[in-house]
Amino acid sequence: MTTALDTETFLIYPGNLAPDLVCVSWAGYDSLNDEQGSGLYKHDDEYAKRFVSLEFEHRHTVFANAPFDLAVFMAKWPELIPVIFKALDEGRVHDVQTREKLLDLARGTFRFEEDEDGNVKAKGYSLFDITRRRLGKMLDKDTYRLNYHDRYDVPLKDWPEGARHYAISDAVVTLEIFEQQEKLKQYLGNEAAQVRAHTMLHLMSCHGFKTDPAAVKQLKERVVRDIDEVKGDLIEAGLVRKDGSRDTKAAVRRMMDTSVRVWTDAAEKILSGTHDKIEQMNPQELAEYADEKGKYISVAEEPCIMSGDKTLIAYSRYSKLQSLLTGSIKDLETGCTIPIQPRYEVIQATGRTGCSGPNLQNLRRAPGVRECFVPRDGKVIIACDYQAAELHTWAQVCYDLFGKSKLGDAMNKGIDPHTWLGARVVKTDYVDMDLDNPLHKAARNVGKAANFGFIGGCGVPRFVALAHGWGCDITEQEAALYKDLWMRSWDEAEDYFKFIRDCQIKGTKFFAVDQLRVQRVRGRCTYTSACNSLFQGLAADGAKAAGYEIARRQYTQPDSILYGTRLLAFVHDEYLLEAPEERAHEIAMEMQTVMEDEFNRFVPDCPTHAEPTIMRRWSKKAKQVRDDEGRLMPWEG
DNA sequence: ACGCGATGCGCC
DNA sequence: AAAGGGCGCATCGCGT
Repeated sequence: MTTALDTETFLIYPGNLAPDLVCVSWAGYDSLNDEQGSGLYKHDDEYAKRFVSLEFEHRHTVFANAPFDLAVFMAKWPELIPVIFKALDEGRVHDVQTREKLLDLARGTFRFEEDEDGNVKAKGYSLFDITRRRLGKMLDKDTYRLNYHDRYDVPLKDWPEGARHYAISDAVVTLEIFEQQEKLKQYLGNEAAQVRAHTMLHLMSCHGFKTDPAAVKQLKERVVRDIDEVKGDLIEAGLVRKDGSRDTKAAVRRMMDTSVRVWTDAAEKILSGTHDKIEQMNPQELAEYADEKGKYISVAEEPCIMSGDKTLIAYSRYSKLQSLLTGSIKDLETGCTIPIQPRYEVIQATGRTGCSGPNLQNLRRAPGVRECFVPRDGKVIIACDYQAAELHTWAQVCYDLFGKSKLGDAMNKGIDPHTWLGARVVKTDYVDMDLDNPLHKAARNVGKAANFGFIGGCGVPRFVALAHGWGCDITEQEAALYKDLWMRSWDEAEDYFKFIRDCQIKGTKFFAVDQLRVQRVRGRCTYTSACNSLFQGLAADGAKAAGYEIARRQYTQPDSILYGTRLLAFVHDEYLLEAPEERAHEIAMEMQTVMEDEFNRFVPDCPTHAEPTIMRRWSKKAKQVRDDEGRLMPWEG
């Protein structure tokens, strides 16, 4: 028997994602009064804390978006933090939204649904959405929800019936949804780990990440100056309008005057059948075709540069700078007054997390962007990332499924698999590889591209494009040779792709894969998605477990050096942690140990390393710095 | 005025 | 037989 809980609070606002509690409602069972049904405790009820505490102490609780309510409880009653983490540790905190995502993942209907006419539509996972889909009823969205703070001081007996009912009804439907989901609980084995990770991520959002006004100002001035440099000419040439927006059709027309013809990705797909025909068109036919299908001519950065046309080159530069200005810089500016509080999605299709508002997981690499992010006064940032996490998880999957992995064997011997493959490319012994030799360096890059591309089921033509993006210019013939070399080098690959092929759902073109070492299924996905999910998901599982253990020590273990420190960001294979400068070395050491130990529980036959770096502002360029005694020091740039 | 799909591009 | 994936976000252009 479980209890569904829901909180009503003051409104969240920038800077506070865990606002003051107004009341907590329950449905199912109240262990304080040994009562079935549903009810409400107000924040100033002398029994409210006791009730919440008892629930976490002994029972299974159900929430819609558990991390929000847990953070509200933690803010209201810090003394309950240990018991809340205890419930998380023991897998007794449930979340109907995460459950719904796991079930949809298994069914292959994640984030999409079909309406009566068979049209595919985007699907959400709010309590409102799930209630509509599962219970066929529309939750009242905002009659009362946004007004509970007005009743903070009003005794419960004076609340209108509607206000009481609404608060309770969320808990009631949450419980109802939970019970429905229980019928498919064989697909929910991963729930507890995801709820733990989600809580860690949300606590990170609550803390927030500061930006530095001086650095933001400097970046903005530089970008504005660069934009002004090219804008005038582009307006004159008609590629940019007076309001600053781009005229992409004009850009396409200009591209047609050059010799460059790069089709957009969409065109490649749509036209794959008629591609030969397009290649053979004479200029007249081509111009007519492109005029009709103007959007199919790519004016992305690379074609613009290839065209050699000064105006198009300026156009691509303008596009990039403009998106930096209206996108990233806007976010960076708000972070100067109130720390940036992004929202993390705990699970996406592959098992990875997502991040938005802003997305700290895809910040522009342009110099000066990451550098805007700074720790609070007296603190430093410790960034700790895994070395080749996904190669290790791919190898572990092969050890588990086939009892062998040459790639894993190589890494276990301390061999760098990129260099090793590069050595075979240039027919040199591994030990003779000299990365100061440009030829050897280029060969290692090819090896790296091969290792990252082919594990996911990449084909030859796609690999050429992929490798190009990673700085390797190769022909299709070369790519075919490298793929063959890669397949022969790590000969478990043949078993791996055969295994995936065997995961095909009979009578369909879709695949279904069971994640290893956790109970999670990804159903009805494409072949390449299936190739990727196994190792990408495993890496995400390992990193999430590590993050939770860091958070657990930060919030509940006074004996740990991590206690009281805070996480700042998570970028798939990297955590950023904010720590007092005096103890940064010791904290970094424990952070590294926790990250390695937790991740390596998921890759026991191919353990990896995590590398901590201390810095005064976030930077991709930061390097490990040690003093004479080998203690980590901040990188000073 | 706003919604939405397509496109491009950033990150891992 | 062959098949990198998956995110979020800005922008454009079209449709209601």
